[in-house]
Amino acid sequence: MNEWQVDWTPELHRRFVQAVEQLGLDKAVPSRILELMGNEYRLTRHNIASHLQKYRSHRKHLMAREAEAASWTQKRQMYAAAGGPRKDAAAGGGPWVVPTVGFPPPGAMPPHAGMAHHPGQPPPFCRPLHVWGHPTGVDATLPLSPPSMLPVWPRHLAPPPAWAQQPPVDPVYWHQQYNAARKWGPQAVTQCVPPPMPPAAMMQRFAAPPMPGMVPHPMYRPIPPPPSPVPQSNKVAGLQLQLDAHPSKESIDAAIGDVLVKPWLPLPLGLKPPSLDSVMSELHKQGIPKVPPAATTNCGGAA
DNA sequence: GCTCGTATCT
DNA sequence: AAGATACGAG
Repeated sequence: MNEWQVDWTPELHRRFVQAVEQLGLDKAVPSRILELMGNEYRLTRHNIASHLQKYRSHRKHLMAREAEAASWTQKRQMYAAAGGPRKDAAAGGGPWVVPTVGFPPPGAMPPHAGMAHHPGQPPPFCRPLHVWGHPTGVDATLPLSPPSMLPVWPRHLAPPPAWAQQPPVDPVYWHQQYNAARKWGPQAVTQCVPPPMPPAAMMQRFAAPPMPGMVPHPMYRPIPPPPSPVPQSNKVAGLQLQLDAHPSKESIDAAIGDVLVKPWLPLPLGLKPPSLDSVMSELHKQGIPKVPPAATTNCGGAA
């Protein structure tokens, strides 16, 4: 990075966000932000303007995704309230009667309680990530633990594994998080098997279920699906695919985000739970050679 | 000629 | 992909 190029360190960014919030999003213009931030960083109005552009753009994306996630949640809840999957659904179930795989009926268990994983083993879902640190407001973090001081993963190192993101740091760089999320790659779309995680981190991370009604960021960004239709052996699924013709990347992301938030609801079409094989091999990698049968029955393995 | 927002470039 | 620069509008 050139010496005359601004390095937007987390601290600097935090100050920036602070100023923006202080002004209000609509009144936050470069000159005013610059005023509030003072001259100690030797920033120009152009620097601020450039950063503000990025900031707005990322925020916009975020909100679009949240909106979609919310709509997904709504649809899935309607579907769940209607009684879940029905064999005679085609008669009048509507488009949300879709094939789902492997989750217990809604209400059969409290969130996360029946995920059939042993204590100390990760349930096969992953946690939304965090983007564009915000001291307050929409970028609030998950309630898993205090959002306070956690180390920022050094920018020059490889992105941290998802488990190391812990409760997201504030402020964080979008690119760090984006990269980390993207690391999960296409498999995240269909498998959602978390990367290896040390037991201690695991225990802390999954100690508390997400707060009901809390909508964490669906900040989870898998690689876009291949141009060809998602392979689907199921005919009903194929029908649904036609209805949904070409779901946007945002839709897919939102759907995933929603599933991650409410894993106890049926999976929407196109999302598959991790295969038994992948779960087993993942566990094996973590040094857990064999899982009792009971632990696998709810994995929805037949993908 | 300035500020702002957006597009484009490096 | 982050940050700089160009450019048109007000």
